[in-house]
Amino acid sequence: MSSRRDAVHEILRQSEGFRSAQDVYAEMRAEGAKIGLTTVYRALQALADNGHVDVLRTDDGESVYRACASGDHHHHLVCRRCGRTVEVAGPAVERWAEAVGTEHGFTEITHTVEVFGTCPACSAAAKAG
Amino acid sequence: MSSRRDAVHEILRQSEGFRSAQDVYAEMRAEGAKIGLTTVYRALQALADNGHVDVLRTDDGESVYRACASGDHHHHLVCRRCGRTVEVAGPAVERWAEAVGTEHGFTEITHTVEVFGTCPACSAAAKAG
DNA sequence: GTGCAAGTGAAAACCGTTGTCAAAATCGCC
DNA sequence: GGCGATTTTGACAACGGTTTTCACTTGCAC
Ligand SMILES: [Mn+2]
Ligand SMILES: [Mn+2]
Ligand SMILES: [Zn+2]
Ligand SMILES: [Zn+2]
Repeated sequence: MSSRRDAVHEILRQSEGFRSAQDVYAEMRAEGAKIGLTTVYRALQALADNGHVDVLRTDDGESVYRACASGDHHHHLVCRRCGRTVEVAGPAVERWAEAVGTEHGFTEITHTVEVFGTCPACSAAAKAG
Repeated sequence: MSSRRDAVHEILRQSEGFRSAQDVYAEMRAEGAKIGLTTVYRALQALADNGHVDVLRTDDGESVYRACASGDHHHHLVCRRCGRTVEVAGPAVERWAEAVGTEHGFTEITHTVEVFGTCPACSAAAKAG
């Protein structure tokens, strides 16, 4: 793995939630790193392909990336206010997806699952404000 | 609701799976309808906003729309080859999403779930071809 | 008919992303 | 170290789905 790919990965590791490619690029440039936007895109894609980070699409079509604590298959519980993300495992939903697929004769079944809500901190802030 | 918006809705009702805006536009033009691409986009957005159709994003960033047979909350099992879609209910996954959210103190919990696979027809075609 | 709000659509702009390609860095081997 | 082959890089251009613009049309109340 090249040093720039590592640098991109590191940015993601130090981040709280999901980050966009342009976002990561801006931070790296601000820190003085000499890197191009194209390379950031390539690095993020490679990391996603290898399963080192996962990616999801925002409603406005932007891809956002996050370095996952666990390398295993998991899903995300995301605060719709502040973006805080909790990684969650879901044996029940895994089984359900597989079952519903095979039930209809589908093969090579995959799934996407995201859970959204308002996190405790944002609930408290809303109540206080 | 304007007649063009109705026409767009009707196309979706007569369709099997998800359709893209451009796809719907092409069909309507082929049928001789006098409508612009902009209007198709606007109609689909309005229908989605009002909950009359639901929308999801393909991996390549295209928004696709579908008029749902049931107005109730449900999910989709989509063939990644031909786009054929089956509506599925998932009590198990509903409960799981709610549980995993409250477990972490989140409120107003929603979720998105999509299951992908290769449908029987496409499996057969692949084996034959 | 007159006035006004809502709807329409061709074309341009938008914007995240991907392709291009020549320069630069790195590697493998001697 | 030398040095050609391979990989990586990044400025820039292109891409493509979507949105905005804006002049025009349509529907509707009076
Ligand atoms: Mn994760
Ligand atoms: Mn549906
Ligand atoms: Zn929050
Ligand atoms: Zn199929």
